[in-house]
Amino acid sequence: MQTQTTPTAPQSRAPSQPQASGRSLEHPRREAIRLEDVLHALSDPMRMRVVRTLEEENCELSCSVFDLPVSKSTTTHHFRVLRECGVIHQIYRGTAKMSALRRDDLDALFPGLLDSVLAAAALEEGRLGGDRG
Amino acid sequence: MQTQTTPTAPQSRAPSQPQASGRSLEHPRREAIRLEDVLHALSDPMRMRVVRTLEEENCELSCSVFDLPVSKSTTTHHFRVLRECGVIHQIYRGTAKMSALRRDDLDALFPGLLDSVLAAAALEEGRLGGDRG
DNA sequence: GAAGTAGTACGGCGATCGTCAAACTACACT
DNA sequence: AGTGTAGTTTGACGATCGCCGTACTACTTC
Repeated sequence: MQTQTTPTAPQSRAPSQPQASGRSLEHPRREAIRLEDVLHALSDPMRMRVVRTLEEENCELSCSVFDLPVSKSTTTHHFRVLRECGVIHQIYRGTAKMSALRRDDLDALFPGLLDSVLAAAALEEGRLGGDRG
Repeated sequence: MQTQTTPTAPQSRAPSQPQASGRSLEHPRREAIRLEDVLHALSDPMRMRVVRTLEEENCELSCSVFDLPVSKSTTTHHFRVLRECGVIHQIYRGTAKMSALRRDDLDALFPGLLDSVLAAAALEEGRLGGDRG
């Protein structure tokens, strides 16, 4: 139940889109992504929720739009896990840190995996009542 | 923690093929299987190994044929995790405990998930085994 | 520069995880 | 009966996990 304010208005901030700057974020190379780490990352409800939202929106999202029912530091932790295991890509844009699914890498490495996991999550949500939070 | 102290021998044992008898094992019903638990179970290398072997052999296997590089009690633990999260079905046959993948249940609940996970594991093994300079 | 916003780092806490060894139970076969 | 095989249970251990609050840094805007 994230407050869908749709902060991504491409045309409004098109001329001066903040670029990656300052801090650098470590990402595993595609070849370094390990299946067991991905599965572990996805086995947490919070992180699954993040990944599903990322998939649905299909664009870069800042951490703050997720509004997870945990503290800021815990949110940071979950995003870090997702990034370090190769599930998401993160980049600083001004004061925001944008996250995006590493679909290409994941699909190349593990064909069909992400799709079936996301489909399974959606199916299960439907089965179990479809409402959480 | 049930204190099962009833070694009931209901009827005569079949002399040739040992059947399920004595101890009973708890399995989650199909509807009770949770995606996050399955992903968590699969995120452990030992358990993934078990599941992959079960898939390859495609038949009931006793725990002892796996020969995992861990102790007996740890092996028991891993099989228990796999059973309790609904990934495998186990049954006692004489002195052996046979395990089998719950393919039907998993495929019904999470279509394509197991296939893509197993394919991903195989792919990754190929990657890491062949390009490990 | 100061204030505000977005996210990080640093501990700390309790729970869970993977692991083990030792003692035990259940079954099969002499 | 006794011995052997197969797996369980218990209790422990260190590591990791998910979570928190506090203090901090980086960037934007005033």
